[in-house]
This record gives sequence, structure tokens and C-alpha cells, in this order.
Amino acid sequence: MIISTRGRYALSVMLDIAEHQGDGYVSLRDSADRQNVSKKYLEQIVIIPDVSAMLLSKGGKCGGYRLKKTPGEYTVGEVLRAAEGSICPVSCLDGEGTCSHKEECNVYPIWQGLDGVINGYLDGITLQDVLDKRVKVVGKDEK
Amino acid sequence: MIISTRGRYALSVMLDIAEHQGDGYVSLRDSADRQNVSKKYLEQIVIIPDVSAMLLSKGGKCGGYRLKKTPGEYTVGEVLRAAEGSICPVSCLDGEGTCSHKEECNVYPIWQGLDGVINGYLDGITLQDVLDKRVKVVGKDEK
DNA sequence: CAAATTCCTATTGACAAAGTAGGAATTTGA
DNA sequence: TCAAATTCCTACTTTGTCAATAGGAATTTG
Repeated sequence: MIISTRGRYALSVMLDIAEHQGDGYVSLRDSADRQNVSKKYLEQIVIIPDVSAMLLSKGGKCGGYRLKKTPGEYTVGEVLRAAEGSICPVSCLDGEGTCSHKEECNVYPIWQGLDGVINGYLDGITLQDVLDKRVKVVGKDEK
Repeated sequence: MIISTRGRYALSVMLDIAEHQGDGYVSLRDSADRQNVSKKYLEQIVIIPDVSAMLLSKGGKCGGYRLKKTPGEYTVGEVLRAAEGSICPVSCLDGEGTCSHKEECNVYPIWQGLDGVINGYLDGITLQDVLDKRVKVVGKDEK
């Protein structure tokens, strides 16, 4: 599984906030209720540094979160990477180290290519696209 | 991580067998030694039903494995799915159940699209392509 | 027949995912 | 002003999977 609930919830909560913020703030209680997920768990996700960097927050009554920029300025890939840390498909590509044998390895180019395809797809979709239901689904049979 | 060592080792061992089988059989001892991995672990991978379905085996002295078909007739996607069970990027798509809310869910099309892109890429590469070092790497910046 | 191999099952240690829990700090509408 | 609602912060728990390791049975064949 490349994307865990952490990434999925992050994406969903960002979309929910985008949809309901109007000119105010959306509380995690409301968002969690709408999506039927644990508010406590959402708190943890929203507090991840790279995620919270995309949000404005306000405490107290009528507080909550709103997007720092417009939904059209955030891509799905950005949000998922923020929440997951990274979404590389294979440990060979992971983190700073990557793999030490990549020069001699004949499968390494596959992982690079796969990574490019995945991130390319996810970075081609903005939150606004999702709200507008404009996500192109590439069929498997297209090859 | 979408692809674990199980999938990577399966792919590597299939490639190693393809490369060294000639008209005989390749033992896991030799393959493990060449790749510097545990022979015992390779045994477990090769015994996965969908993986062993791609191989011919022979016990005893000078026994081992060889590919049932030619390297050009197996795709990387096929091998990885055989070893991993499935390589869907998100649990919403997993197994028979899939998600019960997919109709109302506005992110579901993203997962479908992502799945299509991943499998499309991996099914476009055969083992022979890898042996011939003909793997096209799509850069991330291509979108 | 003896050596090398595949085949089979069980066990282990480490780690991450998916929450749960409890409360401190802060803001603000009434 | 104050009480309610919220964000913020840290710790804990449970469950499952990954990545092996281990030991031996069955089989084949030079």
C-alpha cells in the first residue's frame, strides 16, 4: 500500500475544508462528523508540519482551519507527500541514502520510471479539479 | 511502500534465472550467492503459487528453476503482482470488497486513475526489456 | 547411495499503522 | 469576564506485516 489512511484522510480533510470554509474556519469536529472518522486522528494528521503549512488555524470558539491558498493552487500529489512524508513506491528510492548499488542495478530504472509516472499523475490534479469532479481516469487497458 | 522486498526479490530472481538458465536449471543457491541475498528467503518467494506458476522446477543434483515461457512473455507487472498478491496503491481498491462508498466518494476516481497508471507502466515492460536495458525512464518534470 | 536440491511449516524480532487517551493552552462570543 | 469550544502536544496501545531465520522432509539423479 503506497498511500495509507494518513494520506487519504489528509486529502479528504483538505477537500472538506476547501468545500466548507466559505469565508470562515472549519472545525475538525465538523469535518470529522461529516466524514465519519475520528476527530482525534484528524488532529494528528493536520498537525504534521508539511500539512499544517498549507493551512491557517484559529483556536477558540468558531475556530478551526482554512486553506492558506486556493484549492486550485494545491495538487493532490503535494498533499499526499506532505502527509505521508514521501510516496516513493520502493525503498530503493527512499530518503537521502537511496540505494548504493543503483549504478549496477538493472531494475533501478524501473523504480525511477515508476516514481515518475506516479508523481506525474498525482501532480496533474489540483484540489479544485477534484471538487469539480474533473479527474480523468486512465483505464488499465490503455497500456 | 508499494513494492516490498518480496516483489523486488521475485523480479530479481526471475531476471537472474532468465539470464543464466541457458538450457539448464538455475539453483537458488547460485542465484542467492550472485545477488547476495538469503537463499532461504528466496525459497519462500519462489514457492508463492503465482510465482511458481511461471517457473519449471527440478529437484536433486543439478536441479533448480527455469522460466516456463520466454523472458519476452513476462511483464514486470505480472511478476510483481504474483509476488506481492496485488500492488494496488490504496486499500480502497484492495481485494474483492473494495470500498463500499465508492459511488459517493470524490477521491475514488483518483485511486482508480493512479492504479491504471501504475499497472499500465509496469505491464509495458517485459523481462526481456530489462535484460536488454531498454527501460524508458519518464522524468517527473514531464507531468 | 550420497549429495544436492526443492518443498514445507513454524518461529522470531522489529517496526509501522491506526488509532485512543488525557489534558494544556488559547481564543473569543455572549 | 468567563465559560465553552477549539487547537495544540505527548504518550500509549493494539494489531498486523515484513523480512528473515531455522530445521528438516521429500525427491531426484549423477
